[in-house]
Amino acid sequence: MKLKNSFFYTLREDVRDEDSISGNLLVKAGFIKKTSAGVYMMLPLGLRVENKIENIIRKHMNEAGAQEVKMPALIAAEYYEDSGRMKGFGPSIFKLKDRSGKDMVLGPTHEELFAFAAKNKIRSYKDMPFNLYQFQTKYRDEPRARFGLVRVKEFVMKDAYSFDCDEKGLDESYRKMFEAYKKSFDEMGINYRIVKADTGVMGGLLSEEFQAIAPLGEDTVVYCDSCSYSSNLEVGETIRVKREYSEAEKEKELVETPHCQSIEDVAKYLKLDIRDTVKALIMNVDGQLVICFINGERDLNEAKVLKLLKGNEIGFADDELIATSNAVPGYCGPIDLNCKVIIDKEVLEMRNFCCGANQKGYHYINVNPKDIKYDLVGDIVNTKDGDLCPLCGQPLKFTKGIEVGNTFKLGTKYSKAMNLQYADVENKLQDVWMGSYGIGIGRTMAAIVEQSHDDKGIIWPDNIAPYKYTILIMNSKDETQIKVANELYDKFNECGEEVILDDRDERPGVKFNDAELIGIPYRITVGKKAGEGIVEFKHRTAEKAEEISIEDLLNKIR
RNA sequence: CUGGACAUAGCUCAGUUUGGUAGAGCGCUCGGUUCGGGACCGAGAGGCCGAGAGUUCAAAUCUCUCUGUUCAGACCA
Repeated sequence: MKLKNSFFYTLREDVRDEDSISGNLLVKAGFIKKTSAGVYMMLPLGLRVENKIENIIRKHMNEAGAQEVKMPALIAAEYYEDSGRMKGFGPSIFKLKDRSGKDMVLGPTHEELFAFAAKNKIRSYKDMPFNLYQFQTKYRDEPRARFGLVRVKEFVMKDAYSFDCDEKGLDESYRKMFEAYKKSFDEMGINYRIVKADTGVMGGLLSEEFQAIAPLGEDTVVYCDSCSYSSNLEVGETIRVKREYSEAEKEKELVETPHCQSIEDVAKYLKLDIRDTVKALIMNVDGQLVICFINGERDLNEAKVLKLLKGNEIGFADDELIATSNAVPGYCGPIDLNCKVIIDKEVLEMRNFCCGANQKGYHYINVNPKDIKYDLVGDIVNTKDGDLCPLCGQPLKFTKGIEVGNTFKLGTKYSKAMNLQYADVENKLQDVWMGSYGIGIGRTMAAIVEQSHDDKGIIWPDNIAPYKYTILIMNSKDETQIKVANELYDKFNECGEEVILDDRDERPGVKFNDAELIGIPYRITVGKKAGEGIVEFKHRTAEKAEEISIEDLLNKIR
C-alpha cells in the first residue's frame, strides 16, 4: 500500500470518547471508528488485522476437522422461542418485525440454527461426529457497551458447534476444539489463562473461558501458582483460612448503634474488626425475598446464590418486597427473620460476632451460630485475596482478564429443545450431544493491543500486523530516495511480502511517529545513504536502527 | 434500567460563574522556505455552539424537556 493515494489517516490527540488504551490507540491509528455506542466501522488497516486473526483461527479449525459455513444474522424469532432463549436473553436480543409483521431477531449466538442445520443431515449414529463453524456478525443489545472493541453491540464471532452421539464423543470433540483454541491463541502471542466458568445463558455441563490477561479486563481470574487450578471469580469455590478464636462463646447482647447504615459504620462505631461482623444483603430472587448473610468484609456472589436456589434472576429487593417481612434495612440480622434466609458457610464458623437486630438503631454483639435461624447454608461469596486454593490449599492469586474465547459442553439441552435426534445401533432414538465454541475476533484484537503497546502506539505481533514492513522515504523531494524506495517496494511485493510505502509529502518525524503508532513490525528507512545502496532496518521494539545494504535486506525476505 | 459527568470548527479544548460581534492549538487549502523525530513564514477556508421550547431588547451562556456520548453497577465473545 502506498500511503499517498490510500485511505489512511492518524490522529494526533487522544480521542475523547475512547477511554481504554486499545480503543483509543485503534481509533487514533485509524483502524476503527465508532459510529454509535458499541458499534464500530472497521477501516482498511483494522480489517486486515481482523482477517489475520480470522485466518489463524480458520487454519486451526480446519486442522481440527471443522467445516466452515455461514449462517444468516437475520433469523425468525421462532427458533429462539423454541429453545426458550428468547426469555433467557431477555432485552439483550435485538428484535424486529418484517413488513408482514413476522417477528425476527438479529442472532446473538447460533446454537439454534446450527441444531436446525444438523437436523438436515443427522438420521443415524453413522452421521456423526461433525463440527461446523463460521465467522459471523453477532448482535447483542448490551446494557453497557464500553472499552472500545471489548464490549460492543455488534461483533464478529467465530462460533463452532460439534455434534456427537454420546458424551464420550462430545468429550473428544471438545478436546479437539480446546486444543485448536490453545494453538490459535498461542500463535497470536496472547498471554492468557484458561479458567472454569459459569455456564450462564448457554446452559450445559461445562464451560471454560480463555482469558487474555489485561488490567482493564472485566473478569477476575483466580489462579494458583502451586498447582494447575484456575477459575473465574464468579464460580470458584471459596476456601477461607480458618480463624482461631481465643475467647469462649459469650451470650448475645443488644447494643445501640445510631445512624449506622453500613456494616463499616457499625464496625467503626463499636470499634470492632470488620471480620467479626455479619452483614445482610436483601435480595429479590425471581420475585421472592431472600436475605443473605455473609462476613462483613466479603462480597456476595449473586451467581452462587442463584445456583444454590436454582433461580433465574437476582437483584436487590425494592422497598415493597422488603415490607413483606420484618427486615429493617441497615439493621438486618439472621436472628428472627420471617423470610427466606441464606447464610454463607463461613458464618457458621464465626464466634462472638456482630449483626443487625432487626430494630432500627440496634445491633447484637457476641452472637454465635447457635443464636441464628436460617433456611440454607452455602458458599455464596466471592473469593478474595488471602483465600486458599481448593485443590492444594496454597494462597490464591488474582488477575484481570478479557474473555476472548469460551468453550461449552452443552450436552443435550439444545437437541432436546430442537428435537434433534438420531437412531442408534439398536434403532432407538437418542438425543444428539452438542458442544459450542466461541472466539470474539474484535475482542481478541483489543486484547492484543492491550497487551502489546508502548507510549508510541501499537506493537503488533508479526503475524497479526496489517503489514509486516513499512518503507519510509525521508525526503519526499529526493529523486534517489524516491527511486530506491519504490524499487524496494516493488521487490517486496514480488516476494509476496506485505509492505507499506510511506511516500507522503510529510516530514520524517511525522512518518516515524505514524509508523510507530500503527505498529508495523519492521521499518525500513530510505535516507541519505540511499544512493550508496544503504538503508536502515529496525524492528518496532528495537532500541536503534541498523544500517543494511539493499542487497542484504532483499536476501532477508527471499 | 439506576446514579454522576459531558455535548462549541475535522480533532483536542477555552468561552457559560457575571447574558451583548464565535475563539485557540492541531489538522485542512494556497504561496514560499525547509526535509533524519509531529518544522517555519505569509494568506485563507471551515461553526444552526447536540435538538426543541421558554425567560429577555438580547442566549453558546439562564430555566425546562428531549437526544447523544461517557463513567460506576447487573450480562457476555
